[in-house]
Amino acid sequence: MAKIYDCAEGCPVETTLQFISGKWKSVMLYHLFNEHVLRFSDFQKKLPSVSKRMIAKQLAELEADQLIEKTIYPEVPVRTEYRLTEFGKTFAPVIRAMAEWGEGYAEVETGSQNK
Amino acid sequence: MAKIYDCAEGCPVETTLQFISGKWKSVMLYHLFNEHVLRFSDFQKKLPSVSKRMIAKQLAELEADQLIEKTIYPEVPVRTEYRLTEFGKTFAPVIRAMAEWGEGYAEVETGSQNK
DNA sequence: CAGAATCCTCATAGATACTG
DNA sequence: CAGTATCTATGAGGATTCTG
Repeated sequence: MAKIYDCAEGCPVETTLQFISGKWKSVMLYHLFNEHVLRFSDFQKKLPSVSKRMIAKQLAELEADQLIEKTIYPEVPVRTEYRLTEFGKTFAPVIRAMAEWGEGYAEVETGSQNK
Repeated sequence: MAKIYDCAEGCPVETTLQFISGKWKSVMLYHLFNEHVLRFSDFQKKLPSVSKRMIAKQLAELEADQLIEKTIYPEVPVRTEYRLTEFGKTFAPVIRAMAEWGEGYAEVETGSQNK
């Protein structure tokens, strides 16, 4: 896999980051935890500010790392579906914690200075 | 703050990432959750593969985002201490979830192919 | 529709040297 | 000790084009 982090002296957080540190990976995983099945075009809609190229790259990495799997339906035009693998589902607590923090922040910051 | 993510349609995960997505931020936070107080040189020891410049930058961002605060002791030579703010501590569940995932992975992968 | 391939640009991160 | 300044290179990532 990617191997960005050195895991100096066994920092467990670095191990986790090896899998989800891609700029958009955790966001994509989050959407997959919510919707269960997403097509390539769905990701484009969910992440309008992200280029096609980036989405494809992140999906490919997630697939290579076995967090997600894709199914190709050889129709015309082609249709593909992405879903979490069992391994990918083990990240649920991590993504949930991130989502919950964000929800809490949104509550507090309602209509405030940020952004 | 940084404002890397667009938060297209209120994805809470993106909100969280605004704060901890820096390449080494979550690792640094993890160490601070463990040790409570760290000096600049401590971070260098914890992250031997990361350049001084990077550590300084990430610390500065975390400080700007109010996740950590630094105390300068104007001795000779100077000494500084970093610790989590109350706001920074609210990330505990996120960092903990990441750490726990990494610990679980290490158990399963003991002496295996990875790395 | 779902990508891969190409090109090009700007930001990130390393190395090194300097400072209070 | 704890940084900042500068200089450079690597590569991330956008725009565009092409294909099954």
